[in-house]
Amino acid sequence: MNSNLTLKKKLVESGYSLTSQREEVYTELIENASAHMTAEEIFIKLSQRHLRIGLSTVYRTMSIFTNIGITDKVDFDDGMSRYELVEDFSGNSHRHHHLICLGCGRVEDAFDDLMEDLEKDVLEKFSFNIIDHSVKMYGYCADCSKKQDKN
Amino acid sequence: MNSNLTLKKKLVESGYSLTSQREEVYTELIENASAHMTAEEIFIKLSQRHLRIGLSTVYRTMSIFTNIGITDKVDFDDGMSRYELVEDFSGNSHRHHHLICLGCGRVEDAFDDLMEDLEKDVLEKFSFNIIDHSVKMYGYCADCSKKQDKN
DNA sequence: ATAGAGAATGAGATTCATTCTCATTTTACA
DNA sequence: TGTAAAATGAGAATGAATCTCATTCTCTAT
Repeated sequence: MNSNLTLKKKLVESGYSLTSQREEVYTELIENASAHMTAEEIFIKLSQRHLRIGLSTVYRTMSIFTNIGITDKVDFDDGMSRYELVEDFSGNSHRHHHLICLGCGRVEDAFDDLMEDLEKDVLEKFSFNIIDHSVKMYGYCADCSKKQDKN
Repeated sequence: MNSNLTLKKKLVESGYSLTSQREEVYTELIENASAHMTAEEIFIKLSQRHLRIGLSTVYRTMSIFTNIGITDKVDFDDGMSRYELVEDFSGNSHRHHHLICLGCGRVEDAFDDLMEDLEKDVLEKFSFNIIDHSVKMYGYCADCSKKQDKN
């Protein structure tokens, strides 16, 4: 399949090989693309499918994937690291912004259009050249906002 | 002193009392206002001053301070939580943005002026009401940018 | 295709930040 | 001032993530 060719290319050009375990983890990420899974969740899902993999290997794989730009490591302050696929890992893709609902805990992904202005501003005021950024917004999603209004 | 009156007020109105330990921690935060200290760093600094305090108490205190809005808990991806004083914890103060230098590791604090546009945008597109946000910018500070240019 | 070198795996041990427990001390208020 | 409730601190416990090392797999040169 096409996407696994891209995976292999990306791994090989960074000096890694495409093993069955790395392929399984990648497939799991694709099939749960909006899930922000933890290493342990990936491990459990693969085990349920009777795919033999060790938890250490999942952690190692996520570390490699993140280092070579296949995934982003994200943190929603619940004590575990989570991972999401980088949208288009051949080019310079934008990192997601996360809208974290304080009501129901759901996490929505949002893209950033206005960040460019902010980056220019930071460069001017601080002489700081931004390479990447992580933006988390805490608030109330549409559903929870409605529920709040009723009370 | 004036600021400790504010500390007491804030604690009492949330149902806590002002103990000597909480006062010591607060003083330490004031004196290292730009330091983004970990609980353990606070513990060590206080111990060096021969102020008797337990590490658990520091953790508990930071948890309370953060819950009632005296401090913000910040995370620079080094495996430890760090804390910074909220600028003006009687009013609605802006949270800091952090400029994290990938070269030297230094962390600068920046305020947000342009975030309001971004918040409006998120409200329109996602019906998501933002209460708070956390923004981390990774890049190169003025010094490290210069060094890079030379190479 | 095959051998051999180096990379990858996995089970379990280890680490380390943080939280919990509970006996003791301190604080607030009647 | 006495007492109930809150806070403290030493050490135990927790749990995510990393490390170890013997075994297995992958890739390349022949």
